[in-house]
Amino acid sequence: MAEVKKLECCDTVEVHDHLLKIVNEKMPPETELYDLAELFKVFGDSTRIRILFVLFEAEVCVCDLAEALNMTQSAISHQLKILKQNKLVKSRREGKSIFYSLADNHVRTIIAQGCEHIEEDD
Amino acid sequence: MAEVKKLECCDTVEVHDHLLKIVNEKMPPETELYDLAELFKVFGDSTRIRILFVLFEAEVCVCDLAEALNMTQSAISHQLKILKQNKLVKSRREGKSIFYSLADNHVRTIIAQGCEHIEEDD
DNA sequence: CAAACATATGAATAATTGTTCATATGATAA
DNA sequence: TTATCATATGAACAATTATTCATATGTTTG
Repeated sequence: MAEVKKLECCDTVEVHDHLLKIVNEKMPPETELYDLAELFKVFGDSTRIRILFVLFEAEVCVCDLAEALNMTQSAISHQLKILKQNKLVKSRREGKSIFYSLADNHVRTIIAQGCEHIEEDD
Repeated sequence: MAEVKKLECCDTVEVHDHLLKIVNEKMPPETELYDLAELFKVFGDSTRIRILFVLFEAEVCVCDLAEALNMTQSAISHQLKILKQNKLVKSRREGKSIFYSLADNHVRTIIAQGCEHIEEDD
């Protein structure tokens, strides 16, 4: 009489059992799930999205970003740090200025998919 | 002597000017930027990511989700509401149970791109 | 009808996070 | 070196948010 009531749910014991097995097989490990969520969190802020849209067009220094987006240099700098930590942008020093640009094309693809999704339904 | 100091930044007045023009042209409207960030915010939580990974495999009812992910029914229900509001999942009633499934394929694509990105760099 | 089941939801709490302000770092010019 | 410019960063505050708890809604069964 062990294992009692463990799978009692919605009267669908067998389906449930099968589901659990599949989930255990296909679910990525905790660390990957966490990294995934972390990555999308970075896209989940309109300031960072705006920064990325600027970088879609050109390599830009911090103060130009700040002025283009009408925000303080500090705010932009903080956000750039987050974008860089997550490898969405890279930077390059040129004299006193530091120029930022997109790190790779996943950024474009992910945002493009997001755009498609929100435009799809009215 | 009007318009003084407005574009003085990094000694790159002309580049800056050009940038501002491009940004104004290509930057999506505020509402779209906000919606985009909102959408990605939904992906930016590991509980919701885990729910989506389960739904990649099957249409599942709430209590099965709760047990598969080892969380309370209430927590899952709250997150399902957010997923549904953002049209990432849809639901269907069958008797007492409500079954959830993916709303469209953008979900798969976006998460797949995210996975590629985090796997790319070590 | 009442009881049991599956799900939804409002309020409260704890944790996370974006911006501001002040200041530090690092590079160039005088 | 000192002053100035461009950027980075730590602390603090306000705002957002995920989970829990209690309870409400809606469905089926007896």
